[in-house]
This record gives sequence, C-alpha cells and structure tokens, in this order.
Amino acid sequence: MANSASGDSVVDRVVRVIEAFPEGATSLQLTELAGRSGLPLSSAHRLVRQLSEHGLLELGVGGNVRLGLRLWELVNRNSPTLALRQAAMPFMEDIQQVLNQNVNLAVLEGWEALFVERLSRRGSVANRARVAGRMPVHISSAGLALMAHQSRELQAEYLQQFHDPEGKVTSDVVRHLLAEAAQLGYAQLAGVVDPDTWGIAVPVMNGKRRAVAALGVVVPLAEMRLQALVPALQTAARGIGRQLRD
Amino acid sequence: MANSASGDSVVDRVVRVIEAFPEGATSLQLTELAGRSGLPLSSAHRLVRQLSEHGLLELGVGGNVRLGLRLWELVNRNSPTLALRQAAMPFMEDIQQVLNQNVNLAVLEGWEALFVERLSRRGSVANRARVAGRMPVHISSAGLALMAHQSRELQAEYLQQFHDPEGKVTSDVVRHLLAEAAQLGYAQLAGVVDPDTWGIAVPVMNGKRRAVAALGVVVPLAEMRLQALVPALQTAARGIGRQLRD
DNA sequence: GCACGTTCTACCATTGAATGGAAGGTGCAC
DNA sequence: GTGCACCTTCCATTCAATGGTAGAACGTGC
Repeated sequence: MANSASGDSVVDRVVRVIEAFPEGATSLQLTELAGRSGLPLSSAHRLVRQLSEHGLLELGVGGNVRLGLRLWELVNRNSPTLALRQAAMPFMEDIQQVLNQNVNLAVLEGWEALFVERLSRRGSVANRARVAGRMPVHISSAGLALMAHQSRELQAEYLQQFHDPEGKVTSDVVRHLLAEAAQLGYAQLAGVVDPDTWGIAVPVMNGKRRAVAALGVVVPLAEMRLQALVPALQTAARGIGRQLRD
Repeated sequence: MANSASGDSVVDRVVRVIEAFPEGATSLQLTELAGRSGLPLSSAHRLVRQLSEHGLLELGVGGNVRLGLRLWELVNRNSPTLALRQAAMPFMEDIQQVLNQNVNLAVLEGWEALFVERLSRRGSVANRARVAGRMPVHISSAGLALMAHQSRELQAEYLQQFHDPEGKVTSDVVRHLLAEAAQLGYAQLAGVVDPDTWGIAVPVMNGKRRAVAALGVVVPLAEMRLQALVPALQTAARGIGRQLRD
C-alpha cells in the first residue's frame, strides 16, 4: 500500500481509465470501469472524480461515467485529423456523387487502418457510426494500400511480427497482397468484412511522396467495376495529396 | 521544491497540458506549451513524454507536440455527442436541402453554446471547421434557444453572473431576449457574428422535456423569411427529439 | 569557423501527493 | 426486513512526482 502498488504512474492510470471504455460504449458503471482498467475501486473513483472536475469525464448520479463534452471539444477543435479530413472531404463527396458508393478515408495507426472519415452510400453523410473504427492491415483494402507504400523497413517489421489469430492467413499471403498493391497502385480485397462486398483503396501521397492516408470505397460485388472505380479513386487521391501540400 | 510546488495534482497538470493548445492549433513547441500551461519546462517535458508513450499526445522531432491520433480515436469512438449527432443528422440534411442554408447543432456547456455539428450551405458538408467551436449564450441564437428553456434556477444563476466584457449588453437585455425566445419558441439574433446575417435557432427537447440541444440556421439578411424558416426548424427539432427517446 | 542564444533532454535528492484497504452510506430486490 | 451490490469517504503510509541544474543539440549571425 503505497504510491502505486502496481508500479504505474498517474498518467498510466489516467490513460487506462480513458481506454477502459469499450468501443461504442458511451457510459460505464464505476465498478465496471474499475474492473476494466484494473484499478482498485477507490483509486478509480478518485481519478474519475478528479477528471470530472475538469470535464474530461462526466460522473453522473449512481456512478455513471462517460467521456466529457469538454474532452470532446478539446480534441475536436485541435483535431490531429482535421487538416486531412478537410483536404479530403470535397473529393470524397465527388466520389460519393459520381460512384454512389460508400467512401472512406483511413490512416495507418500501428498495424491497423484507422478510419478517420466516411460518407455512406445513400443520402450523403447520415451514417457516421464507424468513424474512428479500426481494421487490421491485412483484412482491409485501406490498410493494404497504406502498408504497401511504407518504407521497406516498416513493411519488413510488419511482416515479421504478423500473426493471424485465426491462423487462416500466412505472412507470405500478406507479402503477396502488399506486392500486388504496390505494383498496381491500388489494393483490393473481396468479401472479407461482408461476403458480398469488395473493398478497393488507393494511397494518398503527401508532398514528400509518403502515403499518409488511403482513400477507399466499399461496393457490392455485383457493382464491381474496377475500370470505373480505380481511375476515379486515383484522381481524387491525387487531388487530396495536392491539397495537403498547401 | 516538492510534489507540486503550485499545489495541483497530476491530473490537473495533464488537463492543463491538453487545454494549452489554442483553438485550431494542431501543434505546439514544447517551450511554448510549458509557458501556456504554466508548468516548469522539465515537468512539461516529462508529462508530454509520458502522454506520448500512450499516444494521447505525439512528440515529434525538435519538441513539436500535437494531440495524438490515439486520443482522437478514443474520444470519437465513444463520443459523448454521437447519439445526438446521429439522431440529428438526417434532419439537418433535410433542412439543408430544403432551405439551402448553413445548419448547426449546439449544446449548452457552461454559459456557452458548444457547436457539435454543422452542415454548410453549398455542396453538403465541406466546411467542418467550426465544429467544436463555442459562442457565449447571449450572442448566439443557439445559446439563447438553449438557455431560454433551462430551469428557472439555472437561468437566474446565469443572469446573476452575466457580464459582458465589452459592456455593451446588460443583464436586463439578455433577460428580455430569453423571455422572448421562451415565449416565441425560437430565438433570433441579427448581425452579431456577421453584420449581414441572421441566426435563428429552436430548442430540441428530449423525452423529459428538457432542452438538450439547439438546432439553428444562419441566413443572409436578404433571405430572411421567418415564416418559412421557423416551421421547418421546429418540425426538424421535434423529429430529432423523437429519435432521442428511442 | 566560432561564439552565442535557444530549445530540447537527462539527472537525481527531496518530500508531500497519491494510494487503497476499511468502514460507512445508499438504494434496490426479494 | 434483510441482504446485496454499489458508491463514497477517510486517513496513515510511502514512493512516485517534482523541478532546479547541467549538458546536448541545433540554428544563426558575425
């Protein structure tokens, strides 16, 4: 019983509390939060109360905890993705209008594609649900498009550590997919997320010729027409890249 | 020289660091960050490094600090505003289509309206810049619409503490504006932000008859037609409120 | 090329803020 | 009424946090 029996700093604990929220859960019971974050109840309680006083969390009646509006505000007004999203939005809308398909924009975070923006197929932007979602590199066209244009070192490191928990995909298969994506200039993947859809994505290059994002669409298998999709995506991706330079 | 000479906890400092970013600034020099957050350089440096290790911040070469993608992800995947924005989006799009005006959605945060979503006038959603922006209650139609439907106690407290830094607006003027907004069911404000525009906003009521948000439009003075705008806004606001109940 | 200013990074003795078990509330269910 | 599950508060113990200092790494002007 002392300063941190478990040997982690206060910052570690703050992070653990924020990360304890499962994807999509807006609120959590205090006891559950303590359990998920691995903190003693009293410590969790103290931390949550402190964070609540600053608005980073909100502690409601009966120990109901949720992320605070203040935190949302701080993150979104200085969003690290804002410049990218603003540069990409007009082009994403163009794609959406021309192809009438789901359009998405992703960046590489660790060994996963992190989706930072999305326009859904019907009637513009209603569906914003899966923004801030993740997909492993090897089962998303966006992830493949991104990884295929990273440095040799990073790709080697990625392939070296690669392991499919389900054991279906080998490192060699992924290597092949990446090589193909690099050669073709786009990545495609059929029926992984949903058996009836294809994903196609192209890299967005910034001024330094680095792939900083991937622009992709998800189309029903029946409407799959590479000849139409790829040029549109590539044109849009180049446009986004040009915007990023200014 | 001990644990916190300035008498604030680690949590306080973490918050100060995150809040130190001025609106719209995505990155900051370490020294400037230390200055803005009022922390000794070495303390700021240590905190930033710790937060960076968890991805809440990103510490680039040469002390360049920005908010981390991981933080953006955590906040946006468990966004406290998500339910509201999802409920409101279809209706906001309707308004945008029918009226062809800038539409925005705000909630009350302290004595200010916090804008959580916005659709700009031309070509759908390109302009996302001012999302997460704030406006004082008394100079925003959304703020007035929200405050006009809060409890008597809260309104009294607001008016009691009210003080216009520029000294142009008195508490009595605001009281009048609120009374008017409450009676009419909508708030209007001319030429405050931009001399050539009007703002009009209506409250969004949740199942418990509490005003949880405000739906508003900003229109050029020349196109101001209350008869057309208010019913459309009110209809949409009722629709949003109904969605929130489910 | 050298000296200077600025900014980032690392070190480490001091000490008070953080810790968490225990006890006391509170509310709900049976 | 009794039990249970959860939230909240308290407080003696102690080690993690602190920040002055020093040094490294850059850039810049002379």
